Amino acid sequence: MLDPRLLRSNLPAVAAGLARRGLVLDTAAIERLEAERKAAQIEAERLLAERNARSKAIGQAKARGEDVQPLLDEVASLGERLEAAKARFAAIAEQLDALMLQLPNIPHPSVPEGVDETGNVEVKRWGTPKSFPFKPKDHVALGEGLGFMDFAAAAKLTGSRFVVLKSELARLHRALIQFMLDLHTREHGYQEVYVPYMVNADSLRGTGQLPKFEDDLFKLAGESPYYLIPTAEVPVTNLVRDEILDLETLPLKMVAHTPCFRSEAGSAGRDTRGMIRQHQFEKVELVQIVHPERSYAALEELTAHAEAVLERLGLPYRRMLLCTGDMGFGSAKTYDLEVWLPAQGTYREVSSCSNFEAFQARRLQARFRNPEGKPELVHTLNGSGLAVGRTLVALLENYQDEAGRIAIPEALRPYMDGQQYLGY
RNA sequence: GGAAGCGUGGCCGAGUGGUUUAAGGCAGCGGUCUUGAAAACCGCCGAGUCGAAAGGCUCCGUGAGUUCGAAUCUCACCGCUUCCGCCA
Repeated sequence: MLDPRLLRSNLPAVAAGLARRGLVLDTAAIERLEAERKAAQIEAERLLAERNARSKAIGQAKARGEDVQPLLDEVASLGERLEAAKARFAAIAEQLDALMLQLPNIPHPSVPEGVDETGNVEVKRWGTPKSFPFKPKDHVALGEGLGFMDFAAAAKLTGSRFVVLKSELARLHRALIQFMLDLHTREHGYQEVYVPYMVNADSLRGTGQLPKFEDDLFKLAGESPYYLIPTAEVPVTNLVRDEILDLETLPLKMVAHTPCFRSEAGSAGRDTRGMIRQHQFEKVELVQIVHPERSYAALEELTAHAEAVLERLGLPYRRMLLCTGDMGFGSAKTYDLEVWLPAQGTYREVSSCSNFEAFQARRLQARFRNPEGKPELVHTLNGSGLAVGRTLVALLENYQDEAGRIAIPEALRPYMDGQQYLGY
């Protein structure tokens, strides 16, 4: 959520910022609504104050043993007027709130303008895509060829966009998770957390998935109106919801491995083959809660932490600075990491690292106490470190040989009993 | 799932319809005293929000209700504790 005070005090600046996302703000309508809000609120609070004063007078008169009936008569019509004024204010406030919740974050000045992913800017490239003396197979051919990847079985169990992994491949998948967690906890200073995989609507509102993106979520049908998490960002970031943190506890750096569940509404027909786009996938997620002045430095750090995973695994990648038109709803600045997939001859996203500034913190009421003792909103960041399924895809495709055998990178061998290859 | 009890500021805790502007304590901050510290004493000490300001308003788990007036009464829900049942 944007700062409502900024919206009131400098609407043109907000409109200009959002215009960079291609969003046209109806400033006249907002100004009109704001004026109505102000009038209605002042009126409602004036009547409340009057009621409070009179009720108090009644109490005092009664204590003195006086006849309070004249006072009660005086106050008779107040209740109705008060109810009406409160209702008027509530209706306007609701409209304004709904409108505010629909507004995305304002992009940081360093974010390039653009309408879609073609406007993204490559800011870094690491590693050299291997040239294969044969035509590299895709991960589906490789995985199924080894007998370790079974989409038909998953379709039988559940439906499309799920996978069953077996044997050494299932183990490699698990090894990746352990490796990532160990790297981030031991070398990058993150605290590992284990969190619920189902969350309530308040949590999803806090991080910005609700109210706008309900279609992307799996909602449970039972008595509890819970949702399956689309990313660990939701439970982990919500740990600080409604908290006032001590300054010394910042930055808070947390890492969690969780499954992620996405309905992929609106993605019908995209990436239907293989493990690229699934309803369920594993992810190791990095979350940082930081002092506002530190958030852009933290974004660079966090992105580098995610990159370290790819570098240890020897997977070529590039870092993209997302343009205004391709950024997520709540983000002020986002880097995507894209890993090289030889079978597709292209780079594909395995991580997205974002600085939300105070956008989530405001919804979350996540604050810290500044040296003056006053609560101030924190900045929140998160990034995948990394998406496990897609990283597994990259490993298979980048480390294959002509026989369909997969070399296991050095960094993962300790987690595989020293095994050097998948398949023989 | 059944039964009982309980949700009050950072923490503990008083408060059963009206000067409650939520007592008191702990912790914290400032001061007096002290070579310094401790103790003692004095003062400060929740959050949100509206307003140009003066000054209001809201918040005692959440939401509805009763009342001129609700932390206090009613209803529903949520959470916690204990016991029973079930269970990895």
